[in-house]
Amino acid sequence: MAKNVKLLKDGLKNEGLRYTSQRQIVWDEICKTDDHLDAEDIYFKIKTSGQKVSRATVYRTIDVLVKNNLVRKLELGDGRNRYENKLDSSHHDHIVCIQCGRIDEFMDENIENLQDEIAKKYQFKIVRHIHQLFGLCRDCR
Amino acid sequence: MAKNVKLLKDGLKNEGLRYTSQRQIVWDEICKTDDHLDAEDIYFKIKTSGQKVSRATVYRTIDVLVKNNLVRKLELGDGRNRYENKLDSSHHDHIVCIQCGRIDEFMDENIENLQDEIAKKYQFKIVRHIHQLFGLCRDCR
DNA sequence: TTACTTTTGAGACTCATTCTCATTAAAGGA
DNA sequence: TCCTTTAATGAGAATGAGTCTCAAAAGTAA
Repeated sequence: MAKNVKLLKDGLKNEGLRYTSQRQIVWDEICKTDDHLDAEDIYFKIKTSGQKVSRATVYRTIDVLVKNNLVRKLELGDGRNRYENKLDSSHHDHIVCIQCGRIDEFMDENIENLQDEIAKKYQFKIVRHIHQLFGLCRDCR
Repeated sequence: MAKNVKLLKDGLKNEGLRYTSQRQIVWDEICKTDDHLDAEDIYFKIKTSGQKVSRATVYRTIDVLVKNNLVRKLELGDGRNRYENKLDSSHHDHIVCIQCGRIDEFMDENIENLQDEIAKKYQFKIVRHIHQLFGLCRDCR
């Protein structure tokens, strides 16, 4: 977990932000799992573990982590955002089961390249993209 | 505009729903433009034009239109959904300027095919997808 | 026209997220 | 270590898109 402390401290320093115990607690919680948690999940897990960080700080810290590229925000369009740590996962997109909520990750080099071509064609400078496939997984179809 | 009346009546009949003036007004408003309007835009345009449909009915009607495949819902992850009529546009995805809000439409057969392959690989039966590129358009970069 | 059922409108409500502001605590210098 | 400055935090209020409720209005079929 020392790795995570350094990652956070460096990220905060880069932005001229202070290192606080609350920020460490939130970042640790997000690092503990590869699940896709929402803010309330994170808040509640911290609370349950006996530590305390306010809901507002959980939200604020998540923003900081997302801006510093430590966390990826997932917008699935169901009214609540999910978050995943970017510790050792490379870029990927998501394929989501609309029945059971299962989320798998996929990555396709060809699609990435085609996206670049589209950006060129429309003269956009792309900064991020969302690519999500929704359907029924093998257990739900 | 007679075409739009028939489309709506047929769609409603298929679902066993009633044809009402409010539903026609909302549908007409969405057909008037190729812009990507949110529910409040639609509500306000109707109000400004001197007609009256309640906010609740605007939302309810949009749902009906989306379910009947007359309108496509666009989730850009900024907390409010946009809608576009599917009158004469075929399937496409969106490339969005994060500075000025400009929204262009793109379609790439190869990407569509690659998506199908991914679905097969993960054994998902896809029912819809979201593919959005966010960046700076030629006027904002 | 009646009888029945769906739809509508107004406003209350929900719920994720953001904001406010008084209090607390980093960080850097003396 | 002790100040001073300034950012961060907590508690709860506020926001805002969207949904729900229920009485009144309006389609629909006979």
